Amino acid sequence: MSPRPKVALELIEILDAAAEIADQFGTQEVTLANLAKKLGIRPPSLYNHFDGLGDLRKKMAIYGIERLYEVLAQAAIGVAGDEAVMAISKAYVHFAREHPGIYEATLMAPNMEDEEVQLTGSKIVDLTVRILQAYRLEGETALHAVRGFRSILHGFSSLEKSGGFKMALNLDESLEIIIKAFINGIRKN
Amino acid sequence: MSPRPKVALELIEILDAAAEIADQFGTQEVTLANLAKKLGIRPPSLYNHFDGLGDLRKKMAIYGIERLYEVLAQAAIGVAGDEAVMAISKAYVHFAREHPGIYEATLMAPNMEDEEVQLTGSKIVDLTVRILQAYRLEGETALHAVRGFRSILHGFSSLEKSGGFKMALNLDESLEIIIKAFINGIRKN
DNA sequence: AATTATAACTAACAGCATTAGTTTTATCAA
DNA sequence: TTGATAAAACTAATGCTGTTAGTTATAATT
Repeated sequence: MSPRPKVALELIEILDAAAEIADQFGTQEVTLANLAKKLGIRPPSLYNHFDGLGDLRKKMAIYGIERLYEVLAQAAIGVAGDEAVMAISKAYVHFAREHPGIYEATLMAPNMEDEEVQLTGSKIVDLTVRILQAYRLEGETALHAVRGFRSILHGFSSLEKSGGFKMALNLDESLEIIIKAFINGIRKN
Repeated sequence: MSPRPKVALELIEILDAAAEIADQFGTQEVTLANLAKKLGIRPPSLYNHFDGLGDLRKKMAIYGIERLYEVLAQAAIGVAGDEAVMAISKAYVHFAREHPGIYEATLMAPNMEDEEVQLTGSKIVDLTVRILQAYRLEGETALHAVRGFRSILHGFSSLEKSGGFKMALNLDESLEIIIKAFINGIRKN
C-alpha cells in the first residue's frame, strides 16, 4: 500500500492486463486510469514502466504481433502448400476473432514505421513468404502475393470485427472460398 | 461574435470541416475543440448540430461512405466485367489514399450495426454485387466473392495507410496483380 | 409588433494524460 | 552490519478533453 512494494510489477504483467482490458472492453478502454485500477496502482506509477500512453500502445502492438506470430507459426507446423496457406489463414482470422482487442492493438502503434514494430511484423511476412515458396512464383510475384494475403486476412478480420459482414452467410465458409480463389488465381497465369 | 448569427451553420459545412481535419491531421485530431476552432465557434455550440462526439463520428462515417460510393459509382460507369472490377478497385484504393481521414472515419462509427450506417454501406455492397453479376457465379458464391473483394480492398487500403507495406514494391502494381488473381480464381473454370 | 425557436454564448465539472516532487523500501557496497 | 543508491510506488497539481446547465441575442413566425 506504499512505495516500493516487496515484488515489483513486471512489464509483461502490465501488458497482459492491458490486453485483457482490450479484449474485454475494446482498445479505447485501455486508458492509464483503467489500467492502473486493474493493477491496483495509481496512474502516474505506470510511468515507471513505460513512457506514456503512446509508448504503451507501441509495446502493446509488438506484444500483439508476437502473440499472433506464435499462433501462425504453430499452425504452419507440419503442413505445406495449399494446406499450409489455409491453416495460417484460419489461425489468423480465429486469433482476431478470439482476441479482438489484442488484434486491434496490433495496428495501433503511434508510428508503424518504428523499427522495433517493423522488425516484429517482418517475422509474419517472412513466414508467409516461406509458405508461398511452395508455389515457385517467379520474381516479384511472390511479394505481391504476400501483400494480397495480408490484405485479405486483415481486411476480412477487420470487417468481421467492425460488423461489416451483415449478411447471414457463414463466415468460415467465406474465408475458405476466398483463400482458395486467391491461391488458384495466383497459381495459374 | 454573438448568439444567433445571420446565417446559421449547416451540418454539411461542419462535416466538411471535420473531414478536412481528418485528412490533414488524422481522425484523432477531430476533437470538438479543434472542430469548433476551425468553424469559429465554441465547443458547446456544436451540440446544437449533433449529439456529442459519438454522433459526430456516426455522421462522419455515413458522410464518408457516401463520398466513397459516389467515387465507386462514377468509376463503374461504362465499364463491365474485369474492367469494371479493376476500375472500382483502383477507385477505392485511390480514395483511401487521397482521403485517409475520411476513409478512416468510414469505419469509426460507434456502432456499425446502426441502421443508417448499414443502409449506406449496403449501397456499396449492392454496387459490387451488380458488377460481379457479369461472372454468373452460382448460388452463394457471388456473396462470398463480394466479401473477398471488400476484404482485399479494405485490407489493402488499411495496411497501406498504416505503413504495413514496407517493401520497395510498387503499390498499384500489387493491387492490379492481387485483383487479377482473385478474379481468375473466382471465375469458374 | 409580439412571440417563439434557434444557435450561439459563458461557466462549471468530471475524467483524462502528464509532470513535479516526495517517500518508502529493496538492493548493493563498504 | 551499516550506509548509500536506485527503484517504484505515492500525492498534488496542470491543462486538455467532452459534456451539461443555464443565458442571450436574433432570425423567423404569428
